[in-house]
Parts: sequence; C-alpha cells; structure tokens
Amino acid sequence: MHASDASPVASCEDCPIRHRAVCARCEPDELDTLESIKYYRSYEAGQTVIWSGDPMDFVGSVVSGIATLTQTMEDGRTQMVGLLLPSDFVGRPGRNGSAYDVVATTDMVMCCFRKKPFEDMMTRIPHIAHRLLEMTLDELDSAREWMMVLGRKTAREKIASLLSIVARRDATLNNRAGDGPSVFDLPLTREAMADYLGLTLETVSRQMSALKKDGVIVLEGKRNVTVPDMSRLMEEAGDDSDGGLSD
Amino acid sequence: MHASDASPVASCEDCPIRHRAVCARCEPDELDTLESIKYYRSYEAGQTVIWSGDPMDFVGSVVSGIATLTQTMEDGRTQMVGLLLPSDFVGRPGRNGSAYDVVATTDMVMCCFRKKPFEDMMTRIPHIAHRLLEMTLDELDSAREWMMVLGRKTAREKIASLLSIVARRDATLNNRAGDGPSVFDLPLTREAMADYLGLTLETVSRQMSALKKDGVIVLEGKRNVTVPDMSRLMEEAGDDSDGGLSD
DNA sequence: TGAGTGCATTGATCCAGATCGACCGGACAC
DNA sequence: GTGTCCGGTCGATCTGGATCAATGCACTCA
Repeated sequence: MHASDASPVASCEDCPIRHRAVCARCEPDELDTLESIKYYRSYEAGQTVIWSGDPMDFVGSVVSGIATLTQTMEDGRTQMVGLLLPSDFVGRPGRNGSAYDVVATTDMVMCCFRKKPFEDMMTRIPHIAHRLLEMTLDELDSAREWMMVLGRKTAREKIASLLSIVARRDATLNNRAGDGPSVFDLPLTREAMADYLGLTLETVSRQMSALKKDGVIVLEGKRNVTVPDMSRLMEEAGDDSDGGLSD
Repeated sequence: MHASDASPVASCEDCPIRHRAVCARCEPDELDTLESIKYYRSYEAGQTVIWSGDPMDFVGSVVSGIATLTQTMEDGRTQMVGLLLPSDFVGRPGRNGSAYDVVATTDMVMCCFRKKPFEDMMTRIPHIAHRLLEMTLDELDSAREWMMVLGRKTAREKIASLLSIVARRDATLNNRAGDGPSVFDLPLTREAMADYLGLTLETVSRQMSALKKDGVIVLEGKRNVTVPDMSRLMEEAGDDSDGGLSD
C-alpha cells in the first residue's frame, strides 16, 4: 500500500490551512510559485508516512487529519515526541533523514514539496523562511512545555494536560471560545495516549475512568469527550493560568 | 546586583564561539555590522538572567559559562527545559517575554544585542536568519530527545544520558575524540541535575554512587567526572548507537 | 451464529523512585 | 574555637504507577 496522489484542494487560495501553514506569510505571486510545485499525498489511518532513519525526499504540511511523531529505543520502548495537526510542518530542510517515525493516526492529507526545490524556494522567498522559523520556535515552546508534563506531572495531571491541549487546539480550529464547555473527538487510542504521556495504557484507562467518575469529563463511547468546565480541567492539569502547549 | 558590562572579547574574529553561534554563517562585512551593535554582559554563578514572564529587551549568545532554562508550576514543582552552553542562543525574536527563568549556574558571559536592532538585522542579513533556523531545529531535536529521556528512561539511564550529553558537548568544544576516555567538570548541583531529569536529588545522588560503584564513572570530589569508557556509558544511557542530544 | 481480533477496562501484586529523616564535611562568620 | 549554612550521602519506609493477567465489548469475516 502506498500514498495516493489525489488533489483534494482546488487552489491555495481556498486551502483550509492557508493562514496557519508555512505559506501563511506568502504574497499571491509567491503563492503561485509554490502552487506550481506542490502536490498532494493521502494516507490512510495507521499508515506510516516516514520511517525513522529513512531518507526523506520531501517536506510538507498536514492539510487534514492527524499524525504522530514517535521515537523508539532499541529495546522497543517508545515515546511520542510530537502530535501533528492540520497546518503543522513535516520534515527538516537541510537534513536528509527523519529522526522519528511519522505515522498517520487518522486518514490524512499532506501538501508536499520535493525537498530540493523547497530549499531553493526558502532562500528566494524570505517569507517562507521566516514563517518556518516562527513555527519552529512555537514547536520548541510546545516541546518544552511537554517536558514539564513528562518530568513532573502525575498521571492524572498528564491526562488532563493532554485533554486540555486537544480541546484547545480543537477550539481554535473551529473558532470557538476557549473556556465554555467543549466537545471533541479524541483522535488517539489509549496506547497512543500512553506513548505521548510516558505512561502505560492501563494507567491511562484508569485515570480516564477516574476523571469521568469525578465529573471532570463526560465520555460517550471511547473517543467522544465532553468537558463541561474547561477551567476545572485546567486545574486538574496543574496549570490554572494557561499551561499546556502553546499553539 | 546587576550584570556587569565588561568586554572580555577583543573582536568577533577572535571570539571563541565565532563558528558555532548565530553569527557563524556571517561574512566579514556582516560581522562588522554585528560588531557595531553588540555588547557584553557578565553574570555571576547563581544570578538570574531573565525571570519567566518578564519583558526581554535583548537577545544574545552564551560566550562562556553555563545557564539553565527552567519552568515552574504554581505549587513549586520545577522542570529544567534546557541547558545553555557556550554558543547557544538566548531569547526569542518576535516575542516579548521569556516563558522560562534563565539562571546562570556558573559565572557566565553573554554577547548581547538589543532586540529591535537584532530583528532588523535578521531581515537584512539572511545568513543570520538561516543560522538561527538551523540552531532552532537542532534545539527542537534536543528537546525531543529529552522527551524520550523524561518519559521512558529509568533513573540510572537518565543520569547516564545527562553525563553522556555533557561529556559529548565538552568533547566537541575541545575537539577531542568522541569515544576515548573523557574527563570533565559537571557544572550542575545534584538538585539541578534532578530538575533536569525529573527526579529527586536523593535519587540522583544514589544513582551517581551506583554508577561509580559499577565503574561506569570515576568521581574525584563531587563535580569532577571521569568516564573511562564512553561506549559503556552510552549503553547505560540506553542508546548504543548514538542517542543523547545532537549537537 | 460464532470465532477471531483489536481496543478498553478492571483487578492483584510488585517495585522503582519518592518521601522523611539523620548525618557528614567543608566554607564562612562571629 | 564554635555556630550554622549548604551541598551531598545514606537509610527506612511509603506509594504511584508498572506489570501481569483476566474479562468485556464492538466489529468484521466466514
């Protein structure tokens, strides 16, 4: 099985991630240049986009769907090191291989560029390089925020942190208020959550049940989550003020 | 107490971090431009460089000494999210406040630029922006590597990981081979190590003793560390091949 | 209709690392 | 001298989360 090459977006102007992706700063004429060399790839849920260590001849942005960035040790222990949501950038200009496995956890569409032309473009169009720097700095902040979660938070706080991040991202994507009640689909299995949080899936399951019992969240099925009171969830996450990953 | 403003480096040409810092890619004439607006600041061991949340009117590079980036929760739990060694960059163009406390753990000298002029320079001298992107991507890799350490490694592996990183950084700074025996000073207290590794200082102390007893390291006093066999240390860290932070 | 499979929940037990407390030794002040 | 910090070590005990194991549910496939 390999990625299909359908084209699910008519033009960059109509692209759902037009104003958040690496091209966000581009002028119309610059967008034309990008448009001429972009191509789309689709992946099915569960499909591996890139294997750790493999050479990588393209970079791209997630248009829709969700992917994970995972690192694995020799003995099989794994840690998720990033969650890729729509508009997030995949790949590293100036380096050949990926250091991580990239796996689509839902059906996913990416807007891709072959690496060489993209690197050329970066030097010719400063808007792209600047936006990429800005996005990378944001990701660095997110990664550091996550270090706090992994290093110092309890299992319950870890779960609450993850839920609040997904809820917040979901809210910004759909332009809803950040503090009212919130309903969303959790796009991760218990195992994926465990990999992200540095826990076992059993602990994830137990803490989800505990948060449900305590009324912090309401579950409908395994994946559909309702948060009646966002500020309560934030308290449980251990950061009253803001915390979680910046977006 | 505040930072002194002595000038411990004659010119950029002679700067010890000339080829690794944010200015690494600059041509001589570009260096002249930087030289005209740079200034030095010195900090004493223990001094706070920037408080989390405070506005920050400058950015800069660590010239000598070591600083830490630390995040703190309301209830006082702390997690170190970065270790700043010579040539590392401090501050974020395009954002006002720092999200973290920056603290000098040894006497330290920084090469600084006021933020506004530096941001202007970034747009005028692409070599700076490109180098900064490159450094930020490296830092992101380091942060992700550290997520693996925090999330999935045992206390013993965590200590070994930290030691191997410091040893490796020290080796590259002094152009020594990466795999022979290695001697260096550990610039962190047990408590700082604990903050970095998501452990308690007691556990750090015990695991240091254990590694010493098992002959993985030799301690002279509290801080001077000798690693007779780097590959052995790497094994203990859980990454045979390479692992640890990329430099 | 039932076997098979993949995810999730729940229970029983174990153990790595946290917690609490004592003590050590050097630096520094009085 | 003799306090008294401060950083570090070490022992005893506790506990949160891991581990091992069984069971519950959907869903698919035959």
